[in-house]
Amino acid sequence: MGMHAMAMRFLHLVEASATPDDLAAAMAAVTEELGFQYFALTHHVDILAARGTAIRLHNYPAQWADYYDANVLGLSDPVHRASHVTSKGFCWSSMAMMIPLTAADLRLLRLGREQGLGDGFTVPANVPGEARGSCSFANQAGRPMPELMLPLAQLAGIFAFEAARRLWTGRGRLQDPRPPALTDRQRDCALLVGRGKSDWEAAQILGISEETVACHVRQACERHGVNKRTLLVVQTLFDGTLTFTDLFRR
Amino acid sequence: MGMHAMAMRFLHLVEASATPDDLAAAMAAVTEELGFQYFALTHHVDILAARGTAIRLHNYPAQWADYYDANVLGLSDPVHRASHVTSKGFCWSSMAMMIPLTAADLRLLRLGREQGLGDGFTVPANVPGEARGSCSFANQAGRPMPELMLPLAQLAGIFAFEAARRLWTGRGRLQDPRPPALTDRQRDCALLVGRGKSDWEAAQILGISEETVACHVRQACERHGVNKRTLLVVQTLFDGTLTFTDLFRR
DNA sequence: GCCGCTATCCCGGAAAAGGGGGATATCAGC
DNA sequence: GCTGATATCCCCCTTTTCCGGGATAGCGGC
Repeated sequence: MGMHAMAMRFLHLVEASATPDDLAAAMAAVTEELGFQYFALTHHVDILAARGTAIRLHNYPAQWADYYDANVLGLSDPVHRASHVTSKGFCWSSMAMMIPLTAADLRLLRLGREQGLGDGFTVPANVPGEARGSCSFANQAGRPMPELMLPLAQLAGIFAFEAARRLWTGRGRLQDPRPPALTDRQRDCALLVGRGKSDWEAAQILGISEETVACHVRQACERHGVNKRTLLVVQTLFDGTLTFTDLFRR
Repeated sequence: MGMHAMAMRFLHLVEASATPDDLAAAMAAVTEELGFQYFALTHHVDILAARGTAIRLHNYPAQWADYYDANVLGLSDPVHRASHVTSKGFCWSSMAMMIPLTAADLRLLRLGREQGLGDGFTVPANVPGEARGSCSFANQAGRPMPELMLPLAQLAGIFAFEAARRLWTGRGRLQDPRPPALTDRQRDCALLVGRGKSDWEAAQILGISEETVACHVRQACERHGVNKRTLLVVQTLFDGTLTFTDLFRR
């Protein structure tokens, strides 16, 4: 089968998943087709503390997963750290060229190998403002890295993570309860609020009166069903009305 | 040629680029092979203000690029905002389902069409702590979207952005190295601030006095060099100290 | 033992935000 | 011509934040 056909089939497989279990089954199949044994689709958080709110699917050996969770490795795992310095998938063997590996990192990697984990390929999945995440594929120690499949693994990782985001948060769903749109002026004001300006300062910048700014901010808050400017900023950042790039310009 | 061969050729093409001009030439070739006419590989910043420190390569019509830069659209462009809410490439036609489009957004899209830009496909490229970026491919209005090439376009976009990062990294990175760490209690307070609680409410929740909360909030603000609780929330969200998942979790 | 960091609590004044109440003008759509 | 949405401006009052001061106590490192 050609690569395009495989890519589309992976996409449809993971997009058809209606539950995390579905997705896990789909990923197990995809992983096998890619020439890997293990997959891990996860947010980089303390998975025990996050309790179901964070993405977490894998078919790693249970023993390894337990050790991993018990030591909150989701936060310090060098594979995850490396995935924070690139937007492209990478082989674990090249991690050392991406981030400095500490003694603890090397111990962890050695321990993983002892428990049967060999080389792997990790696709970063970073969405601004959300927990960082990734999709990894790995093999038992000794099995060769399926080099020819890496472009497909990159695609599969992205598709899988988006499918997981859809299942976990409902975001990315392509038919929606649409978030309340703000008027241009309300967005202007929300932007300045997000930059920490007072109503008076925003008024100077926009060349209007303080009361008008306060009015726009209040109405923007109403649309988002909140009563604090801080929450307005959080909501607008979350729904994409504002971005960090907007807030930090200049 | 098979899809895998094309993907690898794209990868080698962009990785072989030694200068931005090389990369632009490589991208022009890739774009054509993908069935598109235009590409834009860019950080989402005020490109005139960023002056060479930000990635910016494209072959859009000059007239459009000038208008775009003059109006600092790199920051408010709905295509860019949409690329901040996903990690997967998307067609511009599905943007309305991803983010709320304001009147200004619709005006901008109409203007683009008038200047010959039709539908496009944008690959987000987000690396935590760096400016958000993306790689877009677009066609003249009227030309069909090359659906079969979209998986390849996704890969090409990622490869290209990483190649650009490699080229630009030598000329100054866009990140500050060390986000100020908060103490546990400061983080607790920042979290409650991000949930819109007043100091008094946070005090009730944490079982301490209002003044103590105010003190933690103030010190957390100091560490981030800000003087408003709204900015504290923005900063902690940006640097990953807090995530939306934290804020919305109950 | 001292120092720095953390966490806790307290005060007071100035500034800002939050939540009411109004008003007028424009513009698009029916 | 009316209606609704938008944008603008004004007043008042309460609550909250912001920014100076303070103080005490535990804990870990040098």
